[in-house]
Amino acid sequence: MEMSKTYDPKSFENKLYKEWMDKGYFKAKVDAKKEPFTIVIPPPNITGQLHIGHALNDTIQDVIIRFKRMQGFSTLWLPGTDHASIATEVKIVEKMRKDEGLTKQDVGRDGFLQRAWAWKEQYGGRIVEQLKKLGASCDWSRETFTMDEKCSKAVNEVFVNLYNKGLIYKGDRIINWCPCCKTALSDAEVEYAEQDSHLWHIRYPLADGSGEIIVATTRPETMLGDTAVAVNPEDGRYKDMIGKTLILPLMDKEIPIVADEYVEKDFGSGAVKITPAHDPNDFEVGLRHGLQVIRIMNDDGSMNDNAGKYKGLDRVEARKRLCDDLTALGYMVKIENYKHNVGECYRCHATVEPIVSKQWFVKMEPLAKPAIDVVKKKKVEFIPARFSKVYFNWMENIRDWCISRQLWWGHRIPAYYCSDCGEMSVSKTAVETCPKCGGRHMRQDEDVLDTWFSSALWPFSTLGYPDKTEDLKYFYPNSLLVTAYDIIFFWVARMIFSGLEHMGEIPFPEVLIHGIVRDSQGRKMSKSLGNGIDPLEIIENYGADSLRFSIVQGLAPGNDTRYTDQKTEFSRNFMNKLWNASRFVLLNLKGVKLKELGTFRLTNADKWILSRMNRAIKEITANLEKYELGNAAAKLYDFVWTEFCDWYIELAKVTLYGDSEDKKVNTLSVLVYALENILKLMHPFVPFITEEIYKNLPTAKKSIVVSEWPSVNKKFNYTKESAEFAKAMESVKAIRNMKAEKGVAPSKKISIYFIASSVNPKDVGYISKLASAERVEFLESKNDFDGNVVSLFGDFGEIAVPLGDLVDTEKEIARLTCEYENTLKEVERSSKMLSNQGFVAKAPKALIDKEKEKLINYEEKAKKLKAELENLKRI
RNA sequence: GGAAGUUUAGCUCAGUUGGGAGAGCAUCUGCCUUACAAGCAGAGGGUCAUAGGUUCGAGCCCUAUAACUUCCACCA
Repeated sequence: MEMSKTYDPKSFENKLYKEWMDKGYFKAKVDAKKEPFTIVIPPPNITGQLHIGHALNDTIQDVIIRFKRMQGFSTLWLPGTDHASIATEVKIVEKMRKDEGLTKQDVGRDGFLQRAWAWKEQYGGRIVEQLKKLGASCDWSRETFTMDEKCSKAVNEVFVNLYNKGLIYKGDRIINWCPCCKTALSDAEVEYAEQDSHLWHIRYPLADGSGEIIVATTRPETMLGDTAVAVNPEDGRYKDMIGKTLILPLMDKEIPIVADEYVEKDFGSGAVKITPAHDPNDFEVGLRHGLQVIRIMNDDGSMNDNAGKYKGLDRVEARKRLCDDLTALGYMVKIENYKHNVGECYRCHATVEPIVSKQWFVKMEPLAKPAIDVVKKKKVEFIPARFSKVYFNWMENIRDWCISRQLWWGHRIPAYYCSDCGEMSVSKTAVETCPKCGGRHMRQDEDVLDTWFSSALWPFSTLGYPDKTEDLKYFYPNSLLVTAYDIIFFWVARMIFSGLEHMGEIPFPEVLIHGIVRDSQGRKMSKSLGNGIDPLEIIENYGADSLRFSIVQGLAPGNDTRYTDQKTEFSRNFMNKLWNASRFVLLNLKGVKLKELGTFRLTNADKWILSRMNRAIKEITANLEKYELGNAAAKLYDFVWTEFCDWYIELAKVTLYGDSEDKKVNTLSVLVYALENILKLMHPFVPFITEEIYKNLPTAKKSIVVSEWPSVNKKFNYTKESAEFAKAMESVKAIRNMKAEKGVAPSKKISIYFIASSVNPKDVGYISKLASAERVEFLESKNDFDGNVVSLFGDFGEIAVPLGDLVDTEKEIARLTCEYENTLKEVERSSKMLSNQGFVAKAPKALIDKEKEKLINYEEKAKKLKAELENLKRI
């Protein structure tokens, strides 16, 4: 096939993905002879479009899964999408309002769900298609949606099991209520933001008229539901008042003064108004003192019947009116400016109200314990390890998990109530007859479950749980989970305890945590800043491979990464480089029958690149095993560009453009061997371009996707020859440098003389070509020259270059003097080190030997420089 | 209030059990050398945040400090 002159990803990316799908390369097989390697994708929301965060997360997973696939594991990367209860419901409501002018209430539950499913059918697949553009090698035959039949079955199974064990209960608790979404939220779904507000100081007179207590509050409107004022039992100011009653202003109602340790003596006035229905701490105090719980707010955030004259007002309006009234009646002592954190709904950012409400909860303590244990015992490891601290901090202070949501889109809670006798039955299947009274009037709980309830089961619900399927047996536990640090609580923690509870086994032994993608200035990407990056646009302009490689650039586990256009361009250039290097090899290959390595004599250049190849394979494999993608990518870049392209291909031209057909074939055989390994090493990172090139190799098998990962060939560890060849390379660099300094055109043919050099004369052809020297000779001494010579010193020994008039003796003396002084400094440093008793006694032997060798070389170099200087000065 | 991370070249970042500071971009110089100008060759540029400590030896380990970032908790 003819390769175009520049890299053009559009011409092959889509085509190749389709080919891979048709051939079924991503399809996982249960194969007892192979070890499984499983990753389940963090399911993106069906509401979402592929953003740069997904691109990061999914690129990492794809690199790892492709690497493992090539290593011979039976790999499964299981894809899917999440129904995202709140996010989706908000979206559908919005769409209904805009398109049809209808509300949820207008269309009813069935009408709403019908629209939601239709929406899911239409848009739910968007992100999946975008993942394919990225090159994700997911097994699409196992694609799962969290509300699929099998997942719903798992959800019901788990709910009923937990309920029967007493780990799920229904009760009145303080929960976070979003008056905008009109649903309860779990603690994890509340975000705190600092807001400028006030601290209102209000006077509560004692009922017997003997005095008053001043309380401070940030939410004055809740006083309508106050049922006590609490003070610290040790507080001298209030000791005598404990047990007395106060008049609750505006409500003209008596409430008691109670003593509770929870109150800090030193904060504010030392007295706290207690509103059990609207504050989690107050709720606890209320329980301890048997206080009445009075809700004063409706679900939409307006005041209810208990709010007296404020009934019907919105909470914000009520606060304003109530404060005015307090001031007018003389109850307001003062109003201070006050900054404090206010909880917001993580979806709509409305201020959440802590409200007492009947909800379903998961009892966390018994579940958290074993989940903490497995991480402590390193059965589940976080990479990097520091994230286990974040995990412990959360798990050890965990509160019960509120799982019911007053929404329609999601898994409906499998609890059924008898309208006749009020009995509640929890069941995996629909209950039609009341088990208690035999009544036939059953209705299912109206609420749905928290989205994360089903996500928590993802590692096994996707594999068929509760059925004991082949997949479940083979692919559970999963091998690895890859996710950003921001959902450790939401998801990772819950998967761990769920796996342990329902499967009796950890869900995965390793959790690879990555950061988030920031903009070029290090800011979080957000809609309001408009600094988001659209990965699809990058794919369109630069290709998926460039995007993938730029994402992996400088990526370290757990760290945030920045996106810059330069990175993408840099990656695209690298793709172009690989493309052209391959083109060079393939163009020279026409009609050539390659030889097996080992059947012919290798040149020093061949041995050098083969040694380097071995090193690259070893290190890159090691990096990938440790999920150090950034390091692996950097090594690939360096090996491919510098060592293979800049050096070896240039070296190869010596024989390729020479007259020996035989040697030409030898070189091409080495080139192809190296290129094939390079393509394989790069394939996990940049799957498209590597496949496109690979298909053209004469040694290619059916597809690089299912080819074998390169391994180190011990026969190619030519340590000695490599070191020797490095000297020849060193001399080339020295000559090029000299030419640049002296203003000699790089292409200018010159003569060079190696003086008493240890460089192998066999390498002369290479030196001659790369340094553009028409004449290269080896001399025993430099007596043959009389001036007008530039002398170069290095590991290669000494090189003399006669440059005639271009040599300015004065400048040469200055240059060599400088070099001489630097060399003396090195001699001094090295001998000082070697005369240090501590170093000689304690440093590893290899290091000492290396240092000794260096010292000898430096001394040798200094000697030569000195001689040359004396020689020059004599002239 | 508690915890974590970051601080290395002008910019973005690597630096793998401690053993002479690296890459890309940017800058400067010279090249269209028959794979590639999305390129080639060369050059300059760093008190590794600060102060102590451990060690023969510290960018790396320990302690303190500063700045920035993030997470958790939340005192009404």
